[in-house]
Amino acid sequence: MNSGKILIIEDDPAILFGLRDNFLRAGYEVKTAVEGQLGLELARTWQPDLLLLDLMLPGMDGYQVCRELRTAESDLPIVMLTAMGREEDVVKGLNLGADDYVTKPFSIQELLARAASHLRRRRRQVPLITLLGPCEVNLSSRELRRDGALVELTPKEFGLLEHFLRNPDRALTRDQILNAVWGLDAFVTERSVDRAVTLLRQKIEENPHRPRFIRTVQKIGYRFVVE
Amino acid sequence: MNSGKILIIEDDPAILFGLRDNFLRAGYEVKTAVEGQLGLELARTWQPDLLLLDLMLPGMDGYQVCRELRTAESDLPIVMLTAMGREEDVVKGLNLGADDYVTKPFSIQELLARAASHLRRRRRQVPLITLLGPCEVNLSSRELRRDGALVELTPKEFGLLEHFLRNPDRALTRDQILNAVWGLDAFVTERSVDRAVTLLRQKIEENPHRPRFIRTVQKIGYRFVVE
DNA sequence: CCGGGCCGTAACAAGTCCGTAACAACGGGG
DNA sequence: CCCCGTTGTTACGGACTTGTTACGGCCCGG
Repeated sequence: MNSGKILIIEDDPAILFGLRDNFLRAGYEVKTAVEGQLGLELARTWQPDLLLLDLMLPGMDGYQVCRELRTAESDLPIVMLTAMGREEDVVKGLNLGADDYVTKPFSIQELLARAASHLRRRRRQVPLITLLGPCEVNLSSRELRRDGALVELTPKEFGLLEHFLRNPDRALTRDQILNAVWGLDAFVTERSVDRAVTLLRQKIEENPHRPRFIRTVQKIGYRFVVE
Repeated sequence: MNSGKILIIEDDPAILFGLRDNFLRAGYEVKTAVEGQLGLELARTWQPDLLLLDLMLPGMDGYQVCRELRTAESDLPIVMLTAMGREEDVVKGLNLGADDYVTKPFSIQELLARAASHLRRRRRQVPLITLLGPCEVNLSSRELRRDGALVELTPKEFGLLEHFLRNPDRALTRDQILNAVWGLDAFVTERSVDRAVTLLRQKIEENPHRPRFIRTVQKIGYRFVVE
């Protein structure tokens, strides 16, 4: 069974529902939007793993959504849904940072295959076992070993560490971290992130006072460096 | 050969024809207007890629044209043509949303270069990694490297650098910089911009006394040039 | 050659942000 | 029902950042 969060932005209800049903049946989480502005909002807050994006939308069109996401430095894979014979649109979209496209009418099987491929490629970027100085993080068993010895991490601590591992070398705002690790509907202070970071540093840093992996980015948030 | 649509609004026929001929020869499409109202009309209907705008016009003057375009959310690049020694006019125009200016009498070569630069800028988006002489700026990780070594930037310094990178080759007033980097509700002196610029120059310029990237524009503000 | 505006910059002052400790709230399991 | 682990909030101190003021240099015009 597959897993992953798929966001679909498409204004034609027939296509939208068809896609949603098929992806749900294939084991994905799905959210949908019928116009660009709301879709963009969802892409930012829900942090999906893949975006299926119709180019022709009322209001903010697909190109703009694409551009906004890429200027916001999102690396979310984007698959465009385009009408046949609009190759110049495809070129434009790819130049704006989209990853792939399918032309309508498309085979749902093919689209599922493409989606799985993008998700796989993305997941492979994060190795299941990562070495951090004296520590070894295993994402599949959710274990942390330090000099070979098991160190207990709380769920929040491990979630935070995982998010850092998936987003290395990026300055992450507290808000982004909250949305990704705590979830959208978490009504907590941004200071909670600081606290969690302090706790995590105690366990993975050799000198929590002078952190090597979790660096503070003043006024922004934190940056995870593997170096 | 260049391409693009240039609209020129200028009431002095000598200057107008000179500009038109030069831009036509350089490969642009050109339309002209000798007063504001008609010019504005053309800007809306013809949708040019660049506007050369004289500030002193009969009837609706250049400021009004500027304001009208910007309140209509147009992002048309505007280069003002101004008389020498009227720097306060320039500041006013830039604050109203103009992108750049040249003072009469101006070198046609310089104006052509500026025009090309503005047309180019419209198309490309800001890369996540930018090279500045010996420095490398990474907007994603918010890091600055100089000859490969990390250089620490304070939040304000990095914010300023980012704004410069996003607005290269433009004369920026202190007011614009304050609004963009400090925020609209910042109650600080314009001299704070100078101080921040000095600090930033120390870190990115090879010779802060003779800056290469952050140029001072007397009585106006600063201009960021990429070689 | 003098004077005035403008900007670079040093020194000081004030303000802001973050690490961390202490405490409170919450919830699951025995 | 209580205990304990986890997580969130608040408070405080210290370090760093940033704004202001002041002074001096430079360029220009008279």
